[in-house]
Amino acid sequence: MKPKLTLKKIAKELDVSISTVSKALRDSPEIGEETREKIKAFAKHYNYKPNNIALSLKNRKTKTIGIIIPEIVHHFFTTVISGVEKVANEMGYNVFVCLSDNSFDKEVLNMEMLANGSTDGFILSLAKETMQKGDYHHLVEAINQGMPLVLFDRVVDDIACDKVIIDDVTGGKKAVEYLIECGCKNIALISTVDYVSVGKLRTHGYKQALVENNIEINEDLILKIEEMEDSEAEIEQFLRNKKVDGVFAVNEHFAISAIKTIQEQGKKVPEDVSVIGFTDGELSKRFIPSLTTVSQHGMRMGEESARLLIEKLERTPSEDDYYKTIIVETELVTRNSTKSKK
Amino acid sequence: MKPKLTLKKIAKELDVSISTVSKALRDSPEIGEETREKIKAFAKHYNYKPNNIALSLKNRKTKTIGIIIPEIVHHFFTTVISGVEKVANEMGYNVFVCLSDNSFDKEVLNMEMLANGSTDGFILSLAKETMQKGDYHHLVEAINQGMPLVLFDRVVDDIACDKVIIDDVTGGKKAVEYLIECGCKNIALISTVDYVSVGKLRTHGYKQALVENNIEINEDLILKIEEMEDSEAEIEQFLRNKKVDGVFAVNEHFAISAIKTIQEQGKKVPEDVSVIGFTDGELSKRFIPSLTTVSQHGMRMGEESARLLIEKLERTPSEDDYYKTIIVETELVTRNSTKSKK
DNA sequence: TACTGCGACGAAAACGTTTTCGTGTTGAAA
DNA sequence: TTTCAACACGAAAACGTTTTCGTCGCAGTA
Repeated sequence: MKPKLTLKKIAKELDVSISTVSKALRDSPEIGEETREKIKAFAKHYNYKPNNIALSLKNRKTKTIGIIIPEIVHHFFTTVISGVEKVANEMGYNVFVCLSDNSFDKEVLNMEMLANGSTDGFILSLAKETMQKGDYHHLVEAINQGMPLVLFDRVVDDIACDKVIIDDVTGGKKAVEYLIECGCKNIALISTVDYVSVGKLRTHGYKQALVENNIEINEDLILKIEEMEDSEAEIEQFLRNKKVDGVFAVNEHFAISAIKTIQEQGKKVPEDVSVIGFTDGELSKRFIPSLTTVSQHGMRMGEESARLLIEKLERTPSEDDYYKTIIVETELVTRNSTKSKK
Repeated sequence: MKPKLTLKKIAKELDVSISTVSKALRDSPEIGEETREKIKAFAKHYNYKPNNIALSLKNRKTKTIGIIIPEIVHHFFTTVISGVEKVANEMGYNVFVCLSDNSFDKEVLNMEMLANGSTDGFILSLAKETMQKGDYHHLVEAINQGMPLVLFDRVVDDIACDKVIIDDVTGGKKAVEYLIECGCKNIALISTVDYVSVGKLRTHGYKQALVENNIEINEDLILKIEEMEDSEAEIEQFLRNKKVDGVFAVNEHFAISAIKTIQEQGKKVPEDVSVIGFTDGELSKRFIPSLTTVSQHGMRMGEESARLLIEKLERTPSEDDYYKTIIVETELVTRNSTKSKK
């Protein structure tokens, strides 16, 4: 176990100064060819790699970005990470992944850890608890300290920073319009509670589509779910004895619970009831019937977020700074849980 | 945008020396009470946080561990990460997540990045390509440099390091035994190619169970799949016209493809054919019929890996070092894709 | 008065780099 | 012989900490 080669050790070994070694390795013309070659050969032979930490300290930048997500056992977020990693690596950056577990405290803690020099900036999707609390002081602080921040998916309007979102309203609208085109008259909505931004927005889309097609909004057909755990029972309860022929669910789990309940009631999907979900996960693809969904393109969201952040990092802060919001388009993927259009 | 408070700035502001500030903040008795309180008040008011990078350089440890996984859009691996994060955070460590994308080159690259001072040690599950190549020089190098390494799930015997695995053989055996108990006579195996360690081991388990129950091994009933992409077609081809009443698949995707094929052939699951998968993912739980599977307890594997690594990190290397292999037990979760036992 | 001891603080090294600014040795021009 | 570039290299500061080892002043003691 050799304890890691440093410039100092090379210098001592070759009887030159540390600066000479450093310069030689960086191909400085200041160093004579003979010495340079000797040093480079030595370094190569003993596999010298400069110490990242020292470099970070010196350069005051770490070439590392952090991403904080609410949960990782979640298809959408993993695709986002995938996208972030891809772009980050291409541009020579490392990625620090942290989980907030949907907890406000953990989110704050994570940000503090990452902000103390470990990363140059971060990408964040807000924890559910944070959105509920509406407390964003940690974001403001980070920005004030000069840490660039990119919010994605679960964002909040009143923070001035770059954002990457999908057109949740349009996405929801598209889905419901499609149901209407398939001939559905009584369309139910299964959403999350309103403080989760995406739930609220998709609900907007649902309502818009109805209004524009002169269908009355019936609040009895709208279910808002707070806790993931109880969702299955709630959905069953909600759908019992309801005369619906279309269901729009804001994620794939709700959609599948809906299908199960519908089937248990002796009705058929899609013949009797059409169902559309949101987020294109493994479940949607492989369930029987496979789910028609609104795809979010998580990978692209990750890529865009990373690009946005790194651009900001590599620009001199003097250049006129403004904040962008990138909207990644959603796409309706039609499969077998909806009737074909009329 | 204030450019980050440092000890030096506090010192200048309060007209004391840097060392005094440092000591005061660490509650050294060397510093008079008055000065100490003054400094602490100032630091608190301006929210001073020590710079992590500088600390890392000084202490020669980063309090960070890296985890390299083959893919992240994958339920099992995300549960492992979850477990690692949990334990790491509890013990005051940060986690660096990197993806190898199942590529040998990316794996090597990632290790090099992490080894240059960014992390104190890492947790790794081998890329498919690496296992195929059988080239583990990067692991050996890392270990030689004194970087502790923990391998999990996809491991290789001839590397001396800590390991966390499941009893793949026993797991496979349990599954097949269960099928036998359910009355299955012709049990097919859908596995991966042999160089993926887990595929090979589960195949062993399959064979052992058959042998011990005096059932002849029929190589025609064994399918080894190389590419995930073509798996569905291959499985359909394989199962066509085969007289089987039980299927053991080494992951949930294969299991579900099998069920689909079986149903398309007009047979019923589990009445005509019982199916068991491996890995307890979202799909297994929610598919209809829900899948009987061998659960891997990814979360626990992550926890154990992190604990193993951190223990090694916090021990002085002088204490007699040996390597542990922790075997996390599998558990057969019975659901609706298998007949009830006779 | 001279010495000792202690309380309170500062100087400086160290971690591993990069970079600026010397500095000493050449060889050639004056 | 002197002078001056050019060349090849080294010393030292800096990044932000922690820690060891002074040092200074003052009170107490002999």
